[in-house]
Amino acid sequence: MDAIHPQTTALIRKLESIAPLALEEKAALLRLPLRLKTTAADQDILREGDVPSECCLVVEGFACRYNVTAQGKRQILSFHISGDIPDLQSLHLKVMDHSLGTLIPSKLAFIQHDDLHSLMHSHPRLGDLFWRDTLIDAAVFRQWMVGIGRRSAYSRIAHLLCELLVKLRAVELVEDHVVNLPVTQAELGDALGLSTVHVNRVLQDLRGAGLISLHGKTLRVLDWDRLKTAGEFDPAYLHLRKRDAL
Amino acid sequence: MDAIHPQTTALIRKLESIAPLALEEKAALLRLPLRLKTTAADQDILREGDVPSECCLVVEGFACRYNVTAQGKRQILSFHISGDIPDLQSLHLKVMDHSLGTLIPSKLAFIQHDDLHSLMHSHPRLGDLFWRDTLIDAAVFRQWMVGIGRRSAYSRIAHLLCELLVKLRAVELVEDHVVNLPVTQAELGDALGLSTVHVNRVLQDLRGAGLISLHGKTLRVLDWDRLKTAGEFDPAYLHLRKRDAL
DNA sequence: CGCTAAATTGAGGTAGTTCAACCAAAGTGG
DNA sequence: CCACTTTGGTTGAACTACCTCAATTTAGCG
Repeated sequence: MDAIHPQTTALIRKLESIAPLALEEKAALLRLPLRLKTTAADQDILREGDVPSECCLVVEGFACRYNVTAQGKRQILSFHISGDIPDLQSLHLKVMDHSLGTLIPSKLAFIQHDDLHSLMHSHPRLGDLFWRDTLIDAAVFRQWMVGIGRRSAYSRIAHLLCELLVKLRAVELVEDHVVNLPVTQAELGDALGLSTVHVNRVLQDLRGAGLISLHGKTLRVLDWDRLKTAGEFDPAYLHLRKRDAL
Repeated sequence: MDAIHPQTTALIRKLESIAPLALEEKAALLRLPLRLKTTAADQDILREGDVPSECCLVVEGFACRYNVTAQGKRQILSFHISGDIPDLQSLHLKVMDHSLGTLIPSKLAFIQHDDLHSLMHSHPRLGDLFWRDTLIDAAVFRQWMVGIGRRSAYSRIAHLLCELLVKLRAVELVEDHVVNLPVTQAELGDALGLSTVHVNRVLQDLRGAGLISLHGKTLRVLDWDRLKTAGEFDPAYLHLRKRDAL
């Protein structure tokens, strides 16, 4: 296989967590021209109102999409890890209706819209797969809405931790039930519609109940079953290829 | 034009609110085989876990997608009006991760997945347009997340009313600033993550402030500018073709 | 007219917020 | 390698936006 851009393997790994890829499709992905970039933490990649002409692949690191209210309150809309293309929607929605930024130092790879369009033209199944990816994105939004709108803080946090664990596991960044969780409590709060203070207290509850342990950035899930129950977590909405037997 | 299924005009009108359609594309849409159905209010069309083989076009009426928590709390995820295909995502996500139901008596038209796939195959631009539609869907989810997570009840309700007005206007179901709003306060609450009682009180506030009047199902926007301000409403996220000069 | 669903009101409670302080860990520059 | 600074985590206390429950009124409809 003529791998010109090995960074694309992150993308391939992620897409394969969603659907199988043919050899020729992988080869075509690897031939995608990339513009590489290394960024610090807390850097904006795109801002609301921007009109991008390329998409951003997260090769390594942690990114999030977010919106800021007129009163300066931030809502994080999604987290993104290795293999994700958080702004894939910009292929068909010209103007960004939200911002995209890094949470930790990250490696990014930018792909021209034109190159993606011609890739999908020559490989329609990849086009469907990208569409499917944006649909899964939307499914996660829906699940977050349920959490923010109708679940207690305790349940919400448990749910998010479950989701992160499963997503990281799907791209093999997890060994056993231990994750590197590079997200501050303030960021968790912004994602869940909670204050930092309350996130802190609920995390203590989760620890007190023996569901997790949290030292520095290391999250260890001590009781996966009870954490799933607490968060009412059912991974079906992630539409992964192999239902993870966690 | 060989209009076999005039119900499709609702779909065409809606798609044209998003992007222009070629004559041949409209003709192809009109040739789509439809299975028509008339339903009462509060009927489930699809339930979580279902594996549909057709999509549901709302010809007339009002539908919503929703999820129910283990504790029996409902979160409404989206409202759908004439021309919408609320379960378009089922083309690529086999298992429903939420339910779909009517809010009032409605006319529905079901389209086989196969027919949609071959339509998109022969008219790739329509495929892109459907994709775009699901992306706008996701943009609305994002906006709702911001509201539920970070805005006050007052602001949230104002925002939702703005959104409904603009969406109805885009498919020409609104004259001036008066809408038929066939949604109960309980349903508004389920959409916004609020209790019925609180929705009621905030609606009174909005009336007291002279922003709206609400008699029965008739919503009249008395002060569009102040309602927009109250809801921090910017229609950009709806990605409509013509930015409505409301 | 009677029935039912929806809207409205009151009162009391609580899950979450805000503010402000303090502590701990992790860099960073000298 | 240590003092210094910064960032993130933790705690307490006061507050409030919103919830729950339960009753009452109003509106729609056969």
